[in-house]
Amino acid sequence: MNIQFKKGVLELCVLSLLSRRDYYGYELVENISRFIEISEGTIYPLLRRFRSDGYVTTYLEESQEGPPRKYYKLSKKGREALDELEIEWESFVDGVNDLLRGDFDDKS
Amino acid sequence: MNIQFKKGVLELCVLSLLSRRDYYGYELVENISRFIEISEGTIYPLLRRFRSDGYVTTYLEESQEGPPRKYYKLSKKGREALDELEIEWESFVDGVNDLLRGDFDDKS
DNA sequence: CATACTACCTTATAACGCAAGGTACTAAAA
DNA sequence: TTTTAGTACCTTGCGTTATAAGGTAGTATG
Repeated sequence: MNIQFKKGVLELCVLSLLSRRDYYGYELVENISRFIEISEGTIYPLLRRFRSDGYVTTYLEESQEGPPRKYYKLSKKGREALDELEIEWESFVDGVNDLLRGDFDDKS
Repeated sequence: MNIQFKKGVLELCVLSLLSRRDYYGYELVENISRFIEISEGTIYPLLRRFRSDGYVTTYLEESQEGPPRKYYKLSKKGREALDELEIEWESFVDGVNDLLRGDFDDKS
């Protein structure tokens, strides 16, 4: 997979998942990996960024199967960022697809 | 527009345009700008990269309206890169859209 | 001759994903 | 009981790419 495609899109993916329920980091990696390749080294810095930007709050919960899990909960600000990103993503994809299909009058 | 979205996609856009006819750099900026924001500082380094990777060949042509134009012509290797990038782009967008729609069994 | 447009180019900077590493807990296998 | 595997957290350094901001020249117009 083209690494570059992911730039900026992973933000959108993470925010979208968090809009449905709280997730812990490792779980986000597992779920997103079903659709696009992602590594842990990517997700943890991203989540830290989200927290310092006020997009998420966190809380710890113990686990039966390993170390405690740090859950991430979407804030109102994060919700707003998600809404905007979704719109941007859609119009971006539309623009690229129009261009790829050659949907334009070429003045050549 | 989210700058990050563009990473890697501009390559695809440029190769796609060049698959239809030869373009000069300035012209590529004008055409792509109709769909997604792009600046000259982006396109020229990218075109140089394409040339050193053997994706394009170039030739000069004089112009009535300004300095000579450097045209870019897609090579066979560039064509192959385009084909692959198109496939990757499509499956990437599908993956992201599936994730955004929540098209998956969440084992929560 | 000054401005605007065309058309080429370079340099320095910022953002982001990832490989590669590390820590530590639980549970099962050897 | 030691080792291995799986879960779960984390950091550092690196490479790639887009851009802003600048520069050089050519043509044409006022």
